[in-house]
Amino acid sequence: MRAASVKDVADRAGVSVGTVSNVLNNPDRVATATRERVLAAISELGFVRNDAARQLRAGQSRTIGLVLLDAANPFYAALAAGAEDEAAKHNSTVLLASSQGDPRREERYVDLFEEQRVQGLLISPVGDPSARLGQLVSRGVPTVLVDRDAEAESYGSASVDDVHGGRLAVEHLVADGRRRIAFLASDPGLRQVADRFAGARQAAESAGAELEFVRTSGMTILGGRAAAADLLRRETAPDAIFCANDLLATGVLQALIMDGRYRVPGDVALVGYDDIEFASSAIVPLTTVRRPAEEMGRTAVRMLLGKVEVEHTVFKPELVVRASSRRTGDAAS
Amino acid sequence: MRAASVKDVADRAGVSVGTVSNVLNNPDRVATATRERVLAAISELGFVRNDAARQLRAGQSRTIGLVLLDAANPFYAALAAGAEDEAAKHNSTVLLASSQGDPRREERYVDLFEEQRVQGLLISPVGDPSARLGQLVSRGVPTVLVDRDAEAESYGSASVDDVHGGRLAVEHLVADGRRRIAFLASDPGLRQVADRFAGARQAAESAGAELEFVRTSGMTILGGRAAAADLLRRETAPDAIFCANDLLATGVLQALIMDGRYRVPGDVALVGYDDIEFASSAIVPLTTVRRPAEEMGRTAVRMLLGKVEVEHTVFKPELVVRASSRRTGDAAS
DNA sequence: GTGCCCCTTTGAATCGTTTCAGAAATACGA
DNA sequence: TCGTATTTCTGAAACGATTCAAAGGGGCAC
Repeated sequence: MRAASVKDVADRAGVSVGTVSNVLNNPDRVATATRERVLAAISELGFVRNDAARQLRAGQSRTIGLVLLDAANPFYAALAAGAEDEAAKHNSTVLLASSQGDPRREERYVDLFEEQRVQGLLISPVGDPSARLGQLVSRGVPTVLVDRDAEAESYGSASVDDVHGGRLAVEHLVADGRRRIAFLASDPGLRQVADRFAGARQAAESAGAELEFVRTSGMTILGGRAAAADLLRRETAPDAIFCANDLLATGVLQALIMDGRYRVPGDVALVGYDDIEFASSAIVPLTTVRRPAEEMGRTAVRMLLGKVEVEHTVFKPELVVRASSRRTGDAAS
Repeated sequence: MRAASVKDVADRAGVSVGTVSNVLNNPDRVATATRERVLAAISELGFVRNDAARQLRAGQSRTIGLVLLDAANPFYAALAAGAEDEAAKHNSTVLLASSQGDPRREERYVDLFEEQRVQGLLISPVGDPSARLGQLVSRGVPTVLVDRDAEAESYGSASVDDVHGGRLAVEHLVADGRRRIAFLASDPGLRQVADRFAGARQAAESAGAELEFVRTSGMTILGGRAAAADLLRRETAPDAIFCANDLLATGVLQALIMDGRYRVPGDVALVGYDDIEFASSAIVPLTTVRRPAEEMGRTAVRMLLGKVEVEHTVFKPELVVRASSRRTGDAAS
């Protein structure tokens, strides 16, 4: 049994397909009696508009594609929530896809969304905005990078000044007397990572502190835990660890506590990045660099829908000091 | 400038539209020389298949809709990751939508997915599986409830035995000598909540312990924090708090620590539910009831795609004891 | 009764892809 | 050289909603 179509509804209600379509899209152009007859037929037949056909005719959908690096990272989850909320205000819908940091998966989703002729694409790209994204734009798909600055590129962007963020974190650490700082992140090639590291380096250099890049296997709790375990096997541990996001910092904290030899923040200070909701409730509440996730999502959608003129929005990050970096603070095991 | 269509490609390559379609879908039916000519035309014109047209013709998409209560809850995020992964194996794609616990938003997404003629729908419904979902099924949309038992209903389900989970948690608490237990959750009408509470009650009654249902404003960290703050204003605080999920427990922990009068687990034991990745790294590592989130996502997709015969899969939860409920454990402020 | 206007309704054309019956071209054996 | 298989290609039909020019019909003024 095939799904009911406008034709079926039209037959049942004794009207033409055009009228059915009008009931659906321009109800006030249809006489009340007719409209009711059509609506009755619709509910009797369980008619559901076929979006494919509608889109085919319309040429565009009311859907915004959002491709995230990692939907499981609360930072991105919050960003997505902001985007959904803003889109709903403009009668659009956000469909979420998580690339899990896998470029092939990312490409699959980008392809899918382009084939679906989405209203626009929001994306936090895995690597450097690929040629693929350039194509998108040149074919007229409005594209906004989130959590990534696009500079002079052809797409819009909603990002954070990560150089500044990195600087804030390390300035705070050196002000507290820390001198051997480890910077943890997965891939120095990632733009976000590179920027945060650059800022960190500026601050470290002007204070004459050491700064070492320590590579993790991923930007996750597990990645942080593993990298920290390695780090602690060395003869001398750093006296501060700055992680490129809060998930890493959470993992580092777990490793430090399991190891048991170093107190946080007594022996090792720890600073994260993002200020996800869990940061304040970690074993040792995390000092971190806050980024306005929801607001970024909202802004990106507004830019996409052309509700806003700016091409690039850059938010200022903000240092949130908590126990994990306060020398005078209450230590933990 | 209109986007290129198969027709344009066909003209450019000097073949018919049927041949272009074959290059796209049955490449081996086309002579090599021809195929290459067509591929060249495709890339010259920047042709992108129009999914709407394709679907219209095919009648169905290769997309699975997943509607979650709250994409920001790591439990659901993990479930989604499992679902995506499994779907990818079967050459399908998962599109995520977060209802944020709002029934209207949920309905919008369900409508959208039905109009898109998705391959199937996975959903953790806000309220009771509404008539709306019944319609879906009766119209032939494969539907699987996740994180929710469907019993004799007409859809499949991948769920957890939450009565058992509730029992495990409270049995553990009373075995430790706790007698005044508060159960925190948002809405007793939610099935998951009701089941966990029922299990908790069984365990409490057979041990002669008090069990009180305390209502929170939402199943989030903030909800937990607020409810706990209220609770602590009473003359006598409970000696154990069992939260319907780990987010609530995280919030409760924050409130307890900010309040400062009670030690965890010394004065108050705390048990969560889900075992999200953050549970083990909370200020006081959380005792919790583990549910196999990823596995549930995977299983649900398999059921949806008919790769598996069972109608209902019920997973067994598992108690994970950590510091937040160990009397002998290391206390925190 | 006629003409005019306005409100409703009609139905063919259109969007871009896939499918499929059959045509065309090529290969091969006798 | 012919007949038959086999491979390759063609192009019209179909999917289902929307659009829009045109037709239908009612009301009203003269």
